[in-house]
Amino acid sequence: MWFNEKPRICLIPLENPPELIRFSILATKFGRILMGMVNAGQHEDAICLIYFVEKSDKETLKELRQRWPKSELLQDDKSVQSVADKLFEDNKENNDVIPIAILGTEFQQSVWAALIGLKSGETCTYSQLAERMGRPNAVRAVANAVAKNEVAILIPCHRIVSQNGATKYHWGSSLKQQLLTFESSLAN
DNA sequence: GAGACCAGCAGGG
DNA sequence: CCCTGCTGGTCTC
Repeated sequence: MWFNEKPRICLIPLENPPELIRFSILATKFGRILMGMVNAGQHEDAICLIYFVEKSDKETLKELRQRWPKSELLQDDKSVQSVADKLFEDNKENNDVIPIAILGTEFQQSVWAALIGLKSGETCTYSQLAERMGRPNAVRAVANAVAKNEVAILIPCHRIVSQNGATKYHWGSSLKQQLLTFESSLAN
């Protein structure tokens, strides 16, 4: 349901790194992902990270520990899988709220919020995103913040293309292309 | 507070 | 293609 035209994504700012992250590695149509959840406010299962597994599970878990050194990490296949099942099911009718917990400065949060405002399948350039935020000169800063996004797919940084046509993507340009192709195939 | 770092961009050769 | 200047938030001293 994440690809619905207007997914009801709710961004929950975190003040500090979470004490406990429950995580699991699971399969999706785009490959294996590592997904983590935290308790945030009234949401028990707020998604705080989605990484693609590029090399091995072991490498990805190492990344997880490096990125979140202050958080206790607990493997919890069952509850993570049940959240992921809803998220990735091919059901446009399901429009439940998707809570996402994020840790970042105000500026970064506003960039991520702007990304979520993009429609499924719609792309835009870094400068267009900066303009949309009312900060037309802060292009490089926007790019910086986009790169710090922890929640692949749900915070759709794959919908950003650079003006010169290059399709760089943290998780590889072929994955970016797959995501965009999938999204535009749903538009009809 | 200084200086380096960036998934940008436009312009010039 | 490569180089340059401009830009602004964040991180590390």
